[in-house]
Amino acid sequence: MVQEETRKGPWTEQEDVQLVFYVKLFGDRRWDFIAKVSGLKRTGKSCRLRWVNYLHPDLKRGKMTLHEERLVLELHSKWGNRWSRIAQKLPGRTDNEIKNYWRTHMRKKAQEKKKAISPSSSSSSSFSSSSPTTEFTPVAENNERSFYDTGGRNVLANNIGKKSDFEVDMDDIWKDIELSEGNCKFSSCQTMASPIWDFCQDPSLWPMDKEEQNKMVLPMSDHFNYFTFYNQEMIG
DNA sequence: AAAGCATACAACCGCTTCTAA
DNA sequence: CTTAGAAGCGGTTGTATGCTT
Repeated sequence: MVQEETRKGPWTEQEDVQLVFYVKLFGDRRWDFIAKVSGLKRTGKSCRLRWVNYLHPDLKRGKMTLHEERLVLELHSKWGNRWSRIAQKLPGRTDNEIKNYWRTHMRKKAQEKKKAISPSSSSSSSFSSSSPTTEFTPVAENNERSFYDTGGRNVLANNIGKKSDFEVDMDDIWKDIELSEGNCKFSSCQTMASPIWDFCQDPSLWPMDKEEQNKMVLPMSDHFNYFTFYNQEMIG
């Protein structure tokens, strides 16, 4: 398909609002369609990512709680870099967020531990982003769906009953966390909903005024009747 | 106060998997 | 059954912000 010119880079607030609007109309599945129909010069892929990682109403924001940290550690030790799977166990957190978090916090932490334990083994790097072959099998236990799981392919985990090296360090890490637990004020780790969503949730904002409509890139007038109809059909 | 470095997070890319025609 | 397009995942990169020297 020839798309005139797709925008890249950071999303503007206006784009966010626009995307939320169309996702509300059409649901969070048909991303290419949404991308086209919304008038956003973004790919469906980009729209999905933005929604999943930033705009989804169930998203938590703010720091990971101790509990979440633990969970990430534990699940990563089980499943390796199956971020989406791990994210399913942390409501309100995205795979991207967990992935980032892991890279910055946990991996560093674990590497330090590793170093402390075996300073001689310079570059065994057994820990670094465990490859699929060293991962654990996810027990096929849950039918849960994470909020960001828009119903895509089922993740079939490869069932290899092997322990990752990382697990060896788990006890140490737990201890570490235990120690630091006293320092973490849970109240300060509170989360908040996506700000854009707050904005968009407010029904008073949906009937946009003229100025707002003009700001929108989308050809509102052309599609609006259809959308209104569609909206009623779909959302009820 | 400024430069350099580290960290956190958003977004993109390429590949895999799923699904519908 | 085959295949093309859509959707999802994991890895990687870019950028903004905070911290240290």
